[in-house]
Amino acid sequence: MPGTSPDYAARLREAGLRPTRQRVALARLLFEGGHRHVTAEGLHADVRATRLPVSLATVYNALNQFRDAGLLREVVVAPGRSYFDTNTGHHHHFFVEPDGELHDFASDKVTIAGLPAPPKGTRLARVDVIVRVRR
Amino acid sequence: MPGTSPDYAARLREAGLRPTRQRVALARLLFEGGHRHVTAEGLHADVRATRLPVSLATVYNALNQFRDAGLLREVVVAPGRSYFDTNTGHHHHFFVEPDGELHDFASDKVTIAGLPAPPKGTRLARVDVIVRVRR
DNA sequence: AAGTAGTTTAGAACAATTCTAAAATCTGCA
DNA sequence: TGCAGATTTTAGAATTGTTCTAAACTACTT
Ligand SMILES: [Mn+2]
Ligand SMILES: [Mn+2]
Ligand SMILES: [Zn+2]
Ligand SMILES: [Zn+2]
Repeated sequence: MPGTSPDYAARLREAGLRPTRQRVALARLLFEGGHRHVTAEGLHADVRATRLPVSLATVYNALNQFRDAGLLREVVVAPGRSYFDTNTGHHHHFFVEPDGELHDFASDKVTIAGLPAPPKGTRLARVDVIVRVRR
Repeated sequence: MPGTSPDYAARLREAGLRPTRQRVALARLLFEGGHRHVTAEGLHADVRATRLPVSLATVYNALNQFRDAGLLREVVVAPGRSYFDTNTGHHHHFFVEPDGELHDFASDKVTIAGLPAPPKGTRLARVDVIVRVRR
C-alpha cells in the first residue's frame, strides 16, 4: 500500500510544530494504529521502550502542544490524572473503575434531549457524557 | 420554627462518624443553606472564618469520610482539583470555564436515550453529564 | 556553514492530596 | 465524674502529578 504510510513530520508542521525527533516519535505512538487514551506517564513508558530517550517534561510539553493544536483532546474522568485522547471527534466515554480504563462510544448512538439553556452570559462549549461502570 | 434546626451531631452519628467539633462545624457549613460545590481549600477557608481552628488535613479527611458515608458526592470536572457536592441526588452539571463554577441541573430535565451496553464484565454505576460552557 | 529561534532536558519548584506519629478528644463504663 | 481505650486531629513531612527554569541542543533559514 504505497503512499499510505503517514508522514508525521508533515502532520506536525501543518499543526505549526517543528517535527523534532521526540515529537515525531510521540506522534507515531499516538496516531499509528487505533485511537488511544494515554496518560503522560504511560506515553513516557511507551516512548522510552522504543529506546529513544525522551524526558517526561517533553512528553508533557508535547501532549499539551498537541492538545492546543487540536491533535488531541484532554479528558477529565478521575481526580489527579489527565487522559489525552487521540480521538478528537465528537464521542463519549465509558470509564471502568477501578481499572481507570476508558472506552469510546460514538455520540450519535446517544440522544441527549432537553438540555437546559446555558447560564446567563455563557455559551455552550461541549457536552461530555461519562458512563461510569464497575467490574 | 421549633424542631426544624438540624442536629448535625445526630446526622454524623447515623453516618457512623463521631460528631467532633471539627466535623460538626464542617457539616454545618456544608449542609445548612442550599446545595454547595466546594473544594477542600475553599471549605477550609470557610471553616477558618468561623474562628474554629481546623487543619487542612482534617478538611480532607472529613470530605473523604463524608463522601464514603454517602453524605457528599465527588465531582471531577477539571484536572488537578476535586469538587465535593452536597447534592447527592441524581443530577448533572454546567461547568463554567474559566471560572471553575459548577451549577446543577436536574437529571429529569434531560433525556439520555440509546446508551450502549456497558463493556463485558462491567455494571453501570452512574452517568455523568458535564455541560461545559464559556463566558 | 553560521545565525537564530525553537526545543529538549535535568532538576528544582509547585499544587493538590495523603501520610505519620504524637497530642488531643470523644465515648462508654465504672 | 473520672478513666481507659479507641478515635480523631494536627503539624509537618512525604508523595504524586504537573509545570518551570535556564542551559545545552537542534531545526530551519540564509
Ligand atoms: Mn494541562
Ligand atoms: Mn480522594
Ligand atoms: Zn475517547
Ligand atoms: Zn451538583
